[in-house]
Amino acid sequence: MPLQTVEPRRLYRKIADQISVLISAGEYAPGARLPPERDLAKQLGVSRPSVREALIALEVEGLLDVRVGSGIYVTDPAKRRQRNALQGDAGPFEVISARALIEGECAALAAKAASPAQLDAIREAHDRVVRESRHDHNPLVADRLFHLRIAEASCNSALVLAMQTLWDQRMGPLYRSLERKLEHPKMAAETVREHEAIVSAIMRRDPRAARGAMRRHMTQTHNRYIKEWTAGK
Amino acid sequence: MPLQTVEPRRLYRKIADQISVLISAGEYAPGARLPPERDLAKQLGVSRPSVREALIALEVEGLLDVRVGSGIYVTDPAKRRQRNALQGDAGPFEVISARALIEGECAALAAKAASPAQLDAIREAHDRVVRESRHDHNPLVADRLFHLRIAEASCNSALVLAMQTLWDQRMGPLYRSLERKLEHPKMAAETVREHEAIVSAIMRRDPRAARGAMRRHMTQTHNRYIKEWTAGK
DNA sequence: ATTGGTCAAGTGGTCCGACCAATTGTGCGA
DNA sequence: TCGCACAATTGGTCGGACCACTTGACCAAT
Repeated sequence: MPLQTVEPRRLYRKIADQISVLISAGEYAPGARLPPERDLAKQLGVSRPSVREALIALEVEGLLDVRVGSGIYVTDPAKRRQRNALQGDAGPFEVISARALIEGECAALAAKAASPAQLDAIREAHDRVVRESRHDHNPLVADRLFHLRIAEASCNSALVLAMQTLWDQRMGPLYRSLERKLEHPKMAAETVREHEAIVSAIMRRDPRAARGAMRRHMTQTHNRYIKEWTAGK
Repeated sequence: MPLQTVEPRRLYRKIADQISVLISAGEYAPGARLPPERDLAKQLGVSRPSVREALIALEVEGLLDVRVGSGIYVTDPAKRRQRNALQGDAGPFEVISARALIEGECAALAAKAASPAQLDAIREAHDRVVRESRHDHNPLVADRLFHLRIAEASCNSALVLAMQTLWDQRMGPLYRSLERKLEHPKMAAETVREHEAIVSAIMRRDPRAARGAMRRHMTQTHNRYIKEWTAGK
């Protein structure tokens, strides 16, 4: 029964999605002003109330900023993140220190309890980091995946959640400027070496060594941050 | 210049907040149907389009569920949480285990670095738990505050964030049924005793004892859960 | 030339009334 | 008793109207 008619989503949702696509496609840059409601209605072939409903939905979602008498503007992504969920004021060094604790334990638990499939997933994620760092590719996504796989292998989804929460803090103010600097090939090579120590310890089922390797990795990351931090000042 | 006129919020926002209050006040229980849009408009003295805008805002926020031709229903809190951000499937026992790790470290750091003001805050939060558990008052809020104050005293806002994230998991499916049972006076007395051990260790600046006391508290909580879990089955 | 105020165009805010479409309950008929 | 059709209810969409606020241009006084 693949013929099921498309669920008739409500009009305001379709319009909202359409506008949302235009924004993410770069048609309207952050801070830019959208056409007036009346023009949008005409362009999209719908009534103004429907456009208004869509705009309100996007406003609630934090994508748009409506200013009376002036116009409708695309919310700056930086501002948007502040609205979205828990954004503690945790600085990079606090996050690193907390990650050392949590991810260290994740690594130890992974060494103790990871299933063969999870070990494969860790190995695969590690390989991807190696591959991408060789090609000068931004390894941030792969790096996150590597740490996530280890957390998952701990078999405690609460730890996974905590780790993800901390990782998302990277979007904070100071963080981004630091991250940019750490894409140098030399830094990447160090990271890979430390990752290998972690993988090795987990593979040979040595919880203490895994915890130690992860904590060492965090300490070294901390040092790299310090280095860039002082250099940047 | 305290004369700044109140920023005139838009009508749909006011209406949405008003409806939101009615819901959280229990006027409309989860799953209940709201009055028709037309009636709401008349009751609130506004037009139907404005009511619709408010309803769409609340729908986007996940508070309402609109069914064409049928009516507007209050979203079940269980469903709502699924939509809202990170809601891992972390069960109570996983959360407890993760909290033992994180809050244990928080307690140790608090013993090491808490300021006098923070120590006072911990003491005060503890007193409140004692007071409310004596009066058969639901001590959940006070209990959270107690643990939060200790986390704050760790001087690491990343740990505070992680702890809050885990604590919010309590709203999960299994959790609630367990929580209800644990309000018995006897349970409360045990909790207070364990809390006192934690406070005592932090006050005498003994990190190892503080970590141990916190972990023991978590272990005991774990045992209480187990007891209710097996009894309930 | 600069400053200040006025005013008009543009834009979102709100409202009304109407009609359409989906749902749901009811009552009639087989 | 069962099943179907009808009608009331309810949300969905529309067009138009008027109001309030913002903005920028224009003009007058300095």
